Amino acid sequence: MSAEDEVTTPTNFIRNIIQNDLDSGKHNTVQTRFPPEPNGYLHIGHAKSICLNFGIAEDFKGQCNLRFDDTNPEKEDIEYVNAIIDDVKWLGFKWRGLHHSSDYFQQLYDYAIELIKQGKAYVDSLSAEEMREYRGTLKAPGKESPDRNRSIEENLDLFSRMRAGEFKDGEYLLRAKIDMGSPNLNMRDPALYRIKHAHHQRTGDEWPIYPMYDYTHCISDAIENITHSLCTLEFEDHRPLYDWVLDEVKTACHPQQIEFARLQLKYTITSKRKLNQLVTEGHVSGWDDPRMPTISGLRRRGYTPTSIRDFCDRIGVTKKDSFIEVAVLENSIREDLNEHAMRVMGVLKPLKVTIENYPEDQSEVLVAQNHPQNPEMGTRNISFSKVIYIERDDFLEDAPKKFFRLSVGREVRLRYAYYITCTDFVKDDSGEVVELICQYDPETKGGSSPDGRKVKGTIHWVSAEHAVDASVNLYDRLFTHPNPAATGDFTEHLNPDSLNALTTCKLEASLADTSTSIHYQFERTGYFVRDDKAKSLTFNRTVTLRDTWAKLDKQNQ
RNA sequence: UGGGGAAUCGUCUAGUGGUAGGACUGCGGACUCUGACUCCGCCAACCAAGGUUCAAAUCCUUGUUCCCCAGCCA
Repeated sequence: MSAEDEVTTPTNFIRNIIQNDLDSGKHNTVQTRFPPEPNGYLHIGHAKSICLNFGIAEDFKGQCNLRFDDTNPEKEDIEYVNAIIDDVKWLGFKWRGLHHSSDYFQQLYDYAIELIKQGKAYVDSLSAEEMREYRGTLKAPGKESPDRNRSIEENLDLFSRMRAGEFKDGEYLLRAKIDMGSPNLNMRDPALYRIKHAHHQRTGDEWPIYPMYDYTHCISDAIENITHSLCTLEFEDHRPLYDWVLDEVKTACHPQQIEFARLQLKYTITSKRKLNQLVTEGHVSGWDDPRMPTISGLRRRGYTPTSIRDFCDRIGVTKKDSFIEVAVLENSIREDLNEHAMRVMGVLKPLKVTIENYPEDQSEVLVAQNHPQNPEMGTRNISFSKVIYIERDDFLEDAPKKFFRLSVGREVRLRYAYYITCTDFVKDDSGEVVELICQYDPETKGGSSPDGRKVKGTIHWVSAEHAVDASVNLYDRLFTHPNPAATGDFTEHLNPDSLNALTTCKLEASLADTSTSIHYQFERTGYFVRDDKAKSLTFNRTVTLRDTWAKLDKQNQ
């Protein structure tokens, strides 16, 4: 592999900024951070941020921290902390430090006192509703609170009593003294600390007051010596406040906040609140339901870390609002799985086939390749016998000319086995075909004929006697609308067919004992992975194979 | 004129005054013991109008459209 052929992460405007900062000597190292709030599970949108932050740290030989932005205890939970740690690890990234904003509560408090002493912050007794009135509107300036010119001594006293827990929730608020007339609402004396008598998953009941995001985030970044603080577009308006706080508290380090567009995927929801709703209302089985765009859902679905990181590389990083097509994600997983997945045979919708001229009590062992393009993956044995199952879709009573599968009088190859020709079929009372009668050609063992005759179709099969019973979950998109979040009630657009649970599948014997870490391609049907949450042997379909026949078939209809 | 952002193939994305390139999708075809994979080919874009220039996606002007902001959420 030459240097040019090496797979490299495409550059983007943020990497350009960082490269410039390195070249100019503004920084001689790079420090980033991924700062989730532990109030839900990570989803594919977070993966973009993770890949960006950790990827930049890796590529510029810097470091990236994992920091839990845990300043709102009522919404946060240790369950989420642990899930997030698992997900980041699973994606394959290593953090320099694992921190919590709550680690800095004391420093944050001390800085707040400094702000008060400088006359840059004051304790306000306005109610939430009054605050809203005083804030003004998008077009009209706000007006100053009567408490705005409270004396420094009084502010200090009140703030220390807030901290001591003397007041009820909402009674007082610490606010920055900036500019009630600012066209940027975030600068109209934003809240710094609110009173919240809530139990925190890490600090317990130690703090009755909690710092706000805008105050906490920038200082936490500074404490960790972050050089580039990457966040999503909606925080652009917060950047002046980010800078204001750091300027006023005079931290030695002043990180640069840079905003990029959050990931939006068609037919998908990426909002923790809405994902949470799907879980609590029972539309899915949990945060890790394989239809969920969560990291844990994707993992259970059979997506690999490689595929998700590849996806994140492909979609790029810009400031432009955009919607990525699902096909891009599917392409990433197909590419990875095509290269690495073990090939096996599994019949999803079985149709019994009796091979009339095959000896009754005979069975034989055939050798199958585990990967057609990669002999190093070895071979395995599969059993053949008189009665087998094939895919229901592989037989058509009235088959069109281009249907290279079974129909009466047509010959196909059974993968790695023999050529068979269908001679007859059996229907049940309802008219459904329930069994095929076929003849096999003993000369074609292994799948080729001595006379060199061509057989266009090759189908997969399993021996009835040797097959294992299994359930297989076929998944389709969760929503029928390309942008469900933009509709009134997104649950109205749930796809009723997002899960097709098959319970009568017949798989080759080697699948009886497997783990969730092994990815399979069921030849001709798709990629699958074991679901160990199910009681019985169950596989989840990660993604289908590309299917040009299905496409042709659809066009003809 | 409230403030802050963004506009390039169907969808993402390069481009930073000098041949608009790549990926995904789509459409053809070759190959094939997976209608998979692989390979080959094709279709397809600079928001608009002016201006500067030998030369504009890029610089200037004026518009247009879209996104974000009025939590004691992050």
